[in-house]
Amino acid sequence: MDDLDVTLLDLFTAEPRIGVLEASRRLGVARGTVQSRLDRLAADGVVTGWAPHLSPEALGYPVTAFLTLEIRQGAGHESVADHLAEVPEVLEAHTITGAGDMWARVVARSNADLQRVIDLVLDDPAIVRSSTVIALAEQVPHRVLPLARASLSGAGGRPRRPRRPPAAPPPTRRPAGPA
Amino acid sequence: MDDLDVTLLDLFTAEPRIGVLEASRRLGVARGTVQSRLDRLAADGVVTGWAPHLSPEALGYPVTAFLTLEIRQGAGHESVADHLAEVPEVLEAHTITGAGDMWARVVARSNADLQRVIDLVLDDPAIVRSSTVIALAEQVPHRVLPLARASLSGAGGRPRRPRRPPAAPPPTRRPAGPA
DNA sequence: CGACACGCTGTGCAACTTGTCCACCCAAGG
DNA sequence: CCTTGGGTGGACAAGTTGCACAGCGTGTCG
Repeated sequence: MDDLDVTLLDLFTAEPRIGVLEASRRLGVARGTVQSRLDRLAADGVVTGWAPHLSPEALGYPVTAFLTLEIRQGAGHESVADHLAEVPEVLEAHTITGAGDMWARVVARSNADLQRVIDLVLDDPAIVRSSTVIALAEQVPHRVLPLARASLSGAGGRPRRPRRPPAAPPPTRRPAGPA
Repeated sequence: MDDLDVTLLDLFTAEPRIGVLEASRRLGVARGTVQSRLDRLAADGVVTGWAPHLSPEALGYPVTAFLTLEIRQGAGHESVADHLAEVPEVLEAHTITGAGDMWARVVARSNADLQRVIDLVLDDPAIVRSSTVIALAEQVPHRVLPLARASLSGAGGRPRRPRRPPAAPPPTRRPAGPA
């Protein structure tokens, strides 16, 4: 990760469909450079995919709510997670700190429909209790890019390749040199 | 939204880089069809973008936490939201039901570093109190696709064009036979 | 019933982009 | 000094896109 990487991510986040060639033109670098950077970002796991972003709202699910689930002592999280995964309205779920708790993001067609979704979610004997909060407005839309920028300047900007090993033992490199 | 749309989204979610032509081949439809479907999905707002997905973990922020913030009565959410937006470690923030509350997803470089992030977030006089839970494991990774499928069968699958009135008259199929 | 509009199909073309390879140059490290 | 790694600029074939065309079947409407 260096400055060029972040600029690249910036550009592709703003205009994902431009393609490698166009990106290289805009950034004033060679096409091969953009290509190799992109490959490396993917290989490093920084870019996890290029899947389309879908809007639950546009799909008819404008209501978002956060559920906190209390899991019965002794019950595995796994089974609850499996149960949650089967409910399409559950967009995301985590285990969290606390007494066997889980957290889930769900969506619904309306406030009334939310009841149906909650009932679906709670239909698991391992769930002891739950609390629901409804999301009213998305004040900060989901984003990661600022973090990428911060990861540079912020914490010293680890070079993409750990190319500065303090004590590199001379590995008798290639006793039989090429040609 | 019909079955083809969902299949299309499915395909592009699994392999985003295949392109329109390859997708049309796999689905056994004409290229123009895929193209127009994709255009419409974007126009309808179902597909909100094709930006790369970034991994906070790979960027060096493996710790995720959820903050619940209590906002001082009378203080606008807006100013708090602006404040949160300036902290790169805040990936997302919503206003939620409850007494002037907000909810934020933050990441940090480590549990120790989380303290720094929390301090950053709480550096706003409008925030009265806060509670933090740390996300331990992502039991259900973020997804929307199952919802798209559910939006079809689940609630009657609103046809893209209201083209199916109950009384379909017998269409006198092909009065003038071919050849 | 007939006319019409719409969407999907299959085809063709020119222009562009991608994937890949090359030689060359430069800076850093041993 | 040599070696290594990364960036540049150029080239190539192959693939893809954007756009246009006509035909056809179905649902809508007069």
